[in-house]
Amino acid sequence: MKVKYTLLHNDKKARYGTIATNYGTYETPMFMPVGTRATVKSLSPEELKDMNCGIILANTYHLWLRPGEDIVAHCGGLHKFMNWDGPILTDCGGFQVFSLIKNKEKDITEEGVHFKSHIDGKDMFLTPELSIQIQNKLDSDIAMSFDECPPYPVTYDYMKQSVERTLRWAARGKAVHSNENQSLFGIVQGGEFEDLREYSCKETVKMDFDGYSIGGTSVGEDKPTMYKMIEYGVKYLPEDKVRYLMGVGDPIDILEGVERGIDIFDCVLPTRIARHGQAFTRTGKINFNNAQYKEDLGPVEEGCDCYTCRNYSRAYVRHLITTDEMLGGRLLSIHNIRFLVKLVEEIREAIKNDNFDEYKKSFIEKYNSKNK
RNA sequence: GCGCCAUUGGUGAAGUGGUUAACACGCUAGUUUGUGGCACUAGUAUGCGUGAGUUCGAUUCUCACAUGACGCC
Repeated sequence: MKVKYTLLHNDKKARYGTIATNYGTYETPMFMPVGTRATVKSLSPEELKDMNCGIILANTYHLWLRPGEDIVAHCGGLHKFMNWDGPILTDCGGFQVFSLIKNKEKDITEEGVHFKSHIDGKDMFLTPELSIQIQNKLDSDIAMSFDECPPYPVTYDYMKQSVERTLRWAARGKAVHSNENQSLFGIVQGGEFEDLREYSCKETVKMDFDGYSIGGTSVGEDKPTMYKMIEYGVKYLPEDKVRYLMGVGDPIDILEGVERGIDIFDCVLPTRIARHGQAFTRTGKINFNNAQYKEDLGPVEEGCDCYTCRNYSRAYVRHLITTDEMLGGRLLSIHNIRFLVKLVEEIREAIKNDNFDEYKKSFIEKYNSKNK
């Protein structure tokens, strides 16, 4: 089936709704953990379920290179392959490919993108059609259109022709998309330029995708600029389709996104900072490399319901992190993902109760209380 | 007892008669946003075993002493 979004309640622009998928119906706003190579690093599907995760992400570029989409198809598709019976969204690979190109004038062509494999340096060529075909074979529930994700800043003229090319790529991808059980999302680009965001948004919506995402954020711009990009991008999206902000965010960015009408988020932050020893808490991010936790008998976060906080002390987690033990990154990944999932659970309640503004304000106040 | 070599931060060590004693680990902080790579950035010895001497200037040269390794009696 194609995903179906239902708007149930809104508090100003903030939306509470549901998204129905092949693997059940989930409430939004929602946070999706990132499982690039068909695994949310260090965590099992059972653990993700325990944290009340909905959709998870996998990546077209990485799975194309290893093990290859045919192997995944041979193993029965992504769900069977990784033993995950929840919905999966595959990113198109654009973001990865654009970090691998050398020369944007030469390597990005109308046809597709030339780049070198990060594994063996082999010349690769990814096109909008190929990205969609790979995603069809991976058999994710939601595929993303192949887009260009320009860095920040680029000139207006560059962004304009990039937006137009991304629109042509979206149409080409849609034309070859053939998996009836898979939805296809369009991506709005346009950088910080209001008129280009508007143009990108309206033209993408004309193609009638199953959902829409805001791309091109968190690429080096400052926060106020990022929030503007979200506003410009969301403005012309239809009410009855889900809105996905790609690659964002930290707790505050999620709140800022929801306030502007975003429904789903994904971000590597909770798992990446976990592997580097850091944890989200209500009073800000804490770093377990810091000596102050050496003898701390308390949980990672007081009052947290996650597996880590129910069973382990800060002193133990710090020991695991400073000795580079695998379990340390695992325990903090569990906590950090649960933290963001809990955050969106609370956000949903706040929207339902029409007090999102108040919730956001008090959350941010507390979160920033320790950091300066 | 004699000979020989060594002694530099928390650790392993590089180095020079003359501005801020290399590097690595550790330690102390910070960074991370559709994960190419999982790491990156910054700080961390007012001092070179102790004492004396030579010198404009010694961690570097000389002497004595201490400590340690090795060899010989």
